[in-house]
Amino acid sequence: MSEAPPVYLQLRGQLLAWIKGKQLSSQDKLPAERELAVNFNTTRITLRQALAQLEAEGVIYRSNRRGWFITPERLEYDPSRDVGFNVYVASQGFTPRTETIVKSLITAPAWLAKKCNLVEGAPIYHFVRRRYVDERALLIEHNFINATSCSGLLAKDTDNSLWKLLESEYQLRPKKRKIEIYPQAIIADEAQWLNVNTGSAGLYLERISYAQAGQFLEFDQEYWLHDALKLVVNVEE
Amino acid sequence: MSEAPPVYLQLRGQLLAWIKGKQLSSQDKLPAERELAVNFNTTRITLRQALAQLEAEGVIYRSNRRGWFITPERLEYDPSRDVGFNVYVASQGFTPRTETIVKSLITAPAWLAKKCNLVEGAPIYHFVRRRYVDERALLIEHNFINATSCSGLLAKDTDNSLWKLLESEYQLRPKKRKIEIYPQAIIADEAQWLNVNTGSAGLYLERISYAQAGQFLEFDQEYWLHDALKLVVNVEE
DNA sequence: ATGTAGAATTGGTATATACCAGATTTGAGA
DNA sequence: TCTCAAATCTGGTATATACCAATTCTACAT
Repeated sequence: MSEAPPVYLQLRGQLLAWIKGKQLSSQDKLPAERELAVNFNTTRITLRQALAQLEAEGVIYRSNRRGWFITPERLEYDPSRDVGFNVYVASQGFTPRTETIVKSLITAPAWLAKKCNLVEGAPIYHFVRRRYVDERALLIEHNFINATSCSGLLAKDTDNSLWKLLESEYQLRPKKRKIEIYPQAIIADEAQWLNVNTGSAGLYLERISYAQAGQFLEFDQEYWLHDALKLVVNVEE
Repeated sequence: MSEAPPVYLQLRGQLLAWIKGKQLSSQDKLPAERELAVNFNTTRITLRQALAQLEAEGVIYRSNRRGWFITPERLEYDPSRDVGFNVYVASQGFTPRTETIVKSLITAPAWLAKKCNLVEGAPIYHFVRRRYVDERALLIEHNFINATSCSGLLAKDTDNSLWKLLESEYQLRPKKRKIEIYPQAIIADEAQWLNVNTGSAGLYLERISYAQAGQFLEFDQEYWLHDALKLVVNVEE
């Protein structure tokens, strides 16, 4: 004999069945919480526990104060390959979009200098970009680019691939890279920019790139929604 | 002028400061929720929101019905390299341990056959193992191994590296691998085995390995706690 | 057709209370 | 000293209620 699962988990199952039965698809909106609570004959609090469960599982997501929606398919992404965001999003049948939120010339702060083997105060281009897939904001990206190698970059159009820009305009290509990836809650500015609650689950990805001659090229930070991507890597010995 | 953040976020800050002030370190236990609520002059409900926030950020973790603890440093892990769990855990100064939970010979179910290019019903060794670092259970691992290549494997000691075993006893080495990684909530058996609540944030990692001659060697699934590891990959062109 | 102010809706936060079930501790008995 | 059962502690679940603030909708005026 098995224990009866708690109410909110039973409710989770009912909601899941209901979603499947209704054939709700990508980005569809669920009814209001109060309405759902009545329909499923439960409290709004218990309902929210069930919704949070499905959110954790990546079935639904919420957009701050706008409601609950069906999560689209994950985007596949190979962090070791040099293909621009727009290219691989399009190749999977989705529509990409990028907004540049911040664009400035800064001097390298201590933490960055240490991380990238720079002298503190070195000139750095700092970009913050928000990237969408099918009009859902999936990630915030910070780019810190060695400004000594590519002066005048600020004037260019940065809503497309920076890599392509660096290569065509400055003959710069990453040769060696160190990539770190781990789950991390999305907080502060990134949470606001992505329209999610502080503390939402996310995936953090950072990448330090060095150019042909070994000099520091770029430091890249990406804050992804937890349900947005699937990393795929092929390894051959 | 900036808005005052909600109470539970203020409380999050206080708790964080308190933790740092007390110099609590890895695996230390926090006081009981009711006690903390009194000390910080708040409700248990609000307190739990603040704790959940710190949990999402990876500062603290909970062990089912036992309480809240300080999260240890993340383990670094290169999924593309062929080093056994015990080796890289030890090399980072931690103490590894592995328990074998399930050990059986099965026939390949449809989903596995499809994923790995097998005929349905092919003989497969199935292992489920729980792996600890410093006595905290960090992941559940499923191994599905092509039994035609390594008969008699069940009788061996599987609490150490399977790779080493396959190489030394059967001359089998992975040549080509496909790895997928994405955040995924930990539910069902895996949640129980890891002593966490259903729906806890986690990282899912799977790996299909093919041997020298191109034949299917192993399918591996790993369910990690979200705060337990940091993937590090070096890429050189 | 467009813009805007106000109303209504809806998700987010906060407090109070109670009981359940697993984990830990305690203490009696062997 | 050891074992095991009972008591206690503690986190997990469930319900009720209220108000706030952002978003969305509506209706009116331009």
